[in-house]
Amino acid sequence: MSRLPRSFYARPAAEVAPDLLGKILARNLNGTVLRGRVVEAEAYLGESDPGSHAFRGPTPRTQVMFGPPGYVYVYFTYGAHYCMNVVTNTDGTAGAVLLRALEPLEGIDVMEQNRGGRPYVDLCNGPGKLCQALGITREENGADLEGNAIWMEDDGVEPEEIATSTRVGLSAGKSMPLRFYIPGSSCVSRGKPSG
DNA sequence: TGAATGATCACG
DNA sequence: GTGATCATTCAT
Repeated sequence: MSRLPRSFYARPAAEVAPDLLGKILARNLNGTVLRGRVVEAEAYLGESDPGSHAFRGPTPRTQVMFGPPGYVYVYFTYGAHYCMNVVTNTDGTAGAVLLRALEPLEGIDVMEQNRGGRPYVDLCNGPGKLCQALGITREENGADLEGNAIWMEDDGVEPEEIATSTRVGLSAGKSMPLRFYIPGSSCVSRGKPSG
């Protein structure tokens, strides 16, 4: 079980996103370690990508996307939900990968509590859901993935298959084939590509 | 199928 | 300051 090095993230988001499938997101929540395997992720590019928050250049909210790789970008949306990204590319170049779904592995009882007792497959099968299950809020924005609150591990397990589709939830014309998921997993989100 | 719900950003 | 928009979720 090895932790992903910062160099893993220092690549274009479109390369990092599929490589994150099968990896493990770990979260230390009040001393309890929660773990889940990434089964769905989307790449968001820099100022050339109209679907990315970085499209219009850096703002107070998005500045972490323009910083060095291996940090967490969390934003709040729809008045109710948090979404978690991993910052990619080198310092000064924007890029991030949105974690959209996990297969819960460890600390499942805590995730169930955080999610109001919902069934296993509904714990982490959406970007807002996995943040709620893992207790991720704007407090974690800017957190270092080389630190002790949130990090990523590689246990050597490779996905059997990787599928690609357009991204979910973007207005027409902004979607691109930058969503990657493991089609065999029951925990992939039910969001539909709007391509 | 649509309501909820508030932060964010571009504009003036 | 104002208004449009939103990388969603859940109940109807």
